[in-house]
Amino acid sequence: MPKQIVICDDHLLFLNGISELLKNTGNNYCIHKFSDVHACRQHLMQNAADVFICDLNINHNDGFLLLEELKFQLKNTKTIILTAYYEDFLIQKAKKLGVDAFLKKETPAEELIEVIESGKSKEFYTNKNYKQGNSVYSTMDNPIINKFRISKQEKEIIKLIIKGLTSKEIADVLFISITTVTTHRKNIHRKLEISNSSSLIKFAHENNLLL
Amino acid sequence: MPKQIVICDDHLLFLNGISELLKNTGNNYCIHKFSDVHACRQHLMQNAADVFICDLNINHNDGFLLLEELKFQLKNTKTIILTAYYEDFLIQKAKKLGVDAFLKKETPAEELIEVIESGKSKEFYTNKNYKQGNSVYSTMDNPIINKFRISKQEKEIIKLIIKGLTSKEIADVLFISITTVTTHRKNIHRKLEISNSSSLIKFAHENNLLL
DNA sequence: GTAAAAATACCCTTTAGTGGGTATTGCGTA
DNA sequence: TACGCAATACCCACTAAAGGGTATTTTTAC
Repeated sequence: MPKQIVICDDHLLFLNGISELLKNTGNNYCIHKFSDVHACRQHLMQNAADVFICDLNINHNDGFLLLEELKFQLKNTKTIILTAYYEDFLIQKAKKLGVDAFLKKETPAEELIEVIESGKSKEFYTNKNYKQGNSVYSTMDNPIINKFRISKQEKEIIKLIIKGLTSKEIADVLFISITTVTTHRKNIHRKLEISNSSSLIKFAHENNLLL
Repeated sequence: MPKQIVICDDHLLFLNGISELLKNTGNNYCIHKFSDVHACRQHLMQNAADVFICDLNINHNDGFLLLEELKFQLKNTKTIILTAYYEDFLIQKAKKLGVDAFLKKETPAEELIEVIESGKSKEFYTNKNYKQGNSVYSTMDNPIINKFRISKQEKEIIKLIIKGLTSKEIADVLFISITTVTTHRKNIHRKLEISNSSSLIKFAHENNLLL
């Protein structure tokens, strides 16, 4: 019986690339491609999958939401997040959510296939060169952060604001209350001496706060 | 008559990805795939192509060499470099060589298709979020503006929003009513299919709309 | 161990932005 | 000249954000 593999990514170049790659491995795969999160949800609710490969930013939405609402349907599915956003807090969040693997999009093909073939296990997997805590840029080494005393969580919220998320959406992504997000926004404004999110985004761009 | 598209890339994930992507656009494309630079040269010397999509590092060789030696054969061909090496000096070199477009491999599918469909022109094109001192393409030829039909005044308002001005402040600067500003914002949102100014700023940054 | 800082979360009011309309004027152009 | 479009401007209702508090728990640092 072919291994049922579901891929969801609105980046078509990648969606097709991964799909073609897997087809040419010689393994017996039945691949279901989705660039639309709703169609993907429909499919997964009605069909069992062995492997689910998922981007985080599908249709400007959050892949985490999809993974969470399909938690029951995916309990026997190897879930793999494949994303360009290789951030510490996202990896931790994925781990908490019970995702099986978190891979960045630059992952070599062999590594991806290895992860797929390894099957469902208790171990959480992420890329070999992932260094916890001290990533490429240590958040606290950023001179801007030191100057304005922007905390880690505040920086995460700034990033999400810049991505176009509302306070409600940020609250959902970070699993915190909307009132907490509001508090953080308030504190950010006070620290940076600004009064709207457009100025915030301007500030972040000018100070390379997006790393 | 189908558009003759030649793709040369030794990275099979991408070669197949692009190929599948283009097949599924609904456009009438005849796609010729090459992972070998010699076979590709042979093909292009004997067959006219409408579009030639080329990596820079094919078989440890230089894609520029191929483009140069086939300059005569490609004089009516839209040549597109699609590469992971998105470096300033490479872009400038491509421009000088008469290449039509320089795209990085993370280019969204729509942008790639847009470039393919736009046909041979005098304008050199590179990715939307390519930031450099001197503008790569003139404002009114910006395919994004044309695609989304953003008017002159709308663009002006986008710029002011990005500077952090409120609708009231924008109204004062442009000597128009605040309700007019509101109307423009509304129309911008509709055209770009977004629903808040953070997304607008994100869009503008990604599409070099600030020139 | 304790103090500071960060993260959480709520109260409140006010202001700004969003989105559905409609409508007029003027300017190119087919 | 009639059409479309851009630019102007208003109505309405609703939602989101801003900014003033206070307060708890958790984490980090000394």
